[in-house]
Amino acid sequence: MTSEQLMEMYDLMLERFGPQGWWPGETPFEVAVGAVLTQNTSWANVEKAIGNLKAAGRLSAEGIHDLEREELAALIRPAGYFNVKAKRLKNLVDWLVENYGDMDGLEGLSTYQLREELLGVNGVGRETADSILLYALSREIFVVDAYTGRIASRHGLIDAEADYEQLRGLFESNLPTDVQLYNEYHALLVRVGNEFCKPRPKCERCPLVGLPHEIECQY
DNA sequence: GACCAGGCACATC
DNA sequence: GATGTGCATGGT
Repeated sequence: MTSEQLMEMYDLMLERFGPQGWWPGETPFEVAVGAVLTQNTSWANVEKAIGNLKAAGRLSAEGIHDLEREELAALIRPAGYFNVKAKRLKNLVDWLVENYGDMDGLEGLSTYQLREELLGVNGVGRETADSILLYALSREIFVVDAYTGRIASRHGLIDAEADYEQLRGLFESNLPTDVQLYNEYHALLVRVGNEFCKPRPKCERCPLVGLPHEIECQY
């Protein structure tokens, strides 16, 4: 049953909003950088930070590896939390450069091993690791975020207390294993969440008749 | 001014 | 294992 509900939800979102064209980034490395910078931060702010890195000619593994943490922090300032994110970004890039050279060097690793290694980097949690796996490396991992849990629980698909891995399991075990489906599904959840499924319930006037949000929302 | 945004680590119980 | 807190800019 859940499989049908998840696919119905997907079809409705796709019909209403169309393909979201994720991830907004030109290279796997840019996607990985964006994954760190967008932690608890709107994408508009991240774009400014990435623009700064590009303008400074630093949007590459070596480019960031060679930067001092303070210089990096100044460049990514618009993304917020710039001191912690400078550390986290350097942790990720240092791990990458010192062990694999560049994103290409990750090809040979299994998805499981890659996930474990990414989670071993201080500052890379589950969502960041999974975003890199799916959107930068095209691995079959469903990305979970705050919207995923909020939408899924408000629509009765899962308990409100479900943790990250339970949510990932809900989608991965009830959907066909398909990178492009995972890609579009998560992007659509973010789109719907951004516009309609806020932490505080303001759902009474949700204008989207026909979306899952309206079908099952329990607020 | 309040609230929110595509989290995460760390301290503490 | 669960809960609370700091981190910061920018849009609505």
